[in-house]
Amino acid sequence: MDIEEFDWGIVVRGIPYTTLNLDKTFDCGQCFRWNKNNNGIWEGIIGDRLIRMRQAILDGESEPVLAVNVNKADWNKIYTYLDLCTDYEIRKEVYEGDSYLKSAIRNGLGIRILRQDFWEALVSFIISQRNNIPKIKSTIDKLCRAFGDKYISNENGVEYEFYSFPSAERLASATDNELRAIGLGYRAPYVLSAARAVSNGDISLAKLNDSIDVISELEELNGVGPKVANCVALFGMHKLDMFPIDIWISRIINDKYNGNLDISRFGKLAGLIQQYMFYNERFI
DNA sequence: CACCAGGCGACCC
DNA sequence: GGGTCGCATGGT
Repeated sequence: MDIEEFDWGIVVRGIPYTTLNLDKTFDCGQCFRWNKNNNGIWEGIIGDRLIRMRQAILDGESEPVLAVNVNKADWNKIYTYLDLCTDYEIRKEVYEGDSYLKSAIRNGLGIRILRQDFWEALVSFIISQRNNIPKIKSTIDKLCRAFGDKYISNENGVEYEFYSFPSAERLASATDNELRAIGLGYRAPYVLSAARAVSNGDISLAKLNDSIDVISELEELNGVGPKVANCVALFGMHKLDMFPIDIWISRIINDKYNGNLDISRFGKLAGLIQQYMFYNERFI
C-alpha cells in the first residue's frame, strides 16, 4: 500500500477492487449515510467528520486508486472504518460443493463490513423495519438535521454544512410527537425507549460486548426483534459471525437451499457471507 | 395510485 | 409455542 498526500487529502494505491469496492460496500444495505454525488464521489459522515472517497482506475494504471479527503495521519481511521485490518478470506470448506455460494462470493468480493458506531446502528436498524432503503436514508437524514449537531467543513475555501448523528441523550429528551414529525411513525416509541436505555446506561456497548447472549439482550429493547438485533450486532458491534435473515435472505434460503440452510457451517465470517448473498440477490 | 418496504409486538389458539 | 394481524409512512 502506497499513500501520497495532496492538498485536499490522500491517494492510496495498492488496494484492488476485490479487496475494497466502495460501490458494493455502500450499496449493500449496511449503512444509510453514504451517498454518491454527481462526480462519482462517495460522501458520508463518520462521527463529526464529512468524508469523501472516490475509487477509480487512472489512465495507464491497472489497479484502482482510492482518494480520501483526510491527511496521512488520519488514514488509519479510515483504514479501520473500512475494516481493511480484517482478513476476509473464506475457507474453502465453507463454499466447497455450494456453487450458489461460490458465485455469490465471487460477485460480492470487495464488500467491507464497516466499523460503524453502535448507537447509530441501533437507531438506524430500528428505523429500518418495514421501510425501504431510500426511506430509511431520508428518515435518518431528517433525524440528524433535527437533533444532531451542525458542523461546517471548510475545504479549499468552500464550506459544506452537515449534521452529526444525534446522541442518545439528545433523543432521550425528544418527545414522541417530535419523533413522529420526522416520519418515524410507530417506530417513534422504539427509538425513544432505546435512547433512554442507552443514555441511562441500561444498555451499553461495553456491557453487550461482555454478554454471553448479545441477541437476547438486544431483543429486550422495544422494537428490536431477531432481524434488527442481528443487524445491530453485525454492523454496530462488528460481530462478523452474525447472520441477519431478512426478506431477501429468506428468499435465497427458500429458492437456493430448499428452505433449509445450516448457517453454522459459515463460521466466523457468516455476516460477510450474508452481505455477499444480499448483494448478489439484489444487484447481480 | 396501489403496492410494498432488509419487522415487531400483541393477540390468538 | 407457533401462526396471524395491525401498524405509519413515503418511495416507486
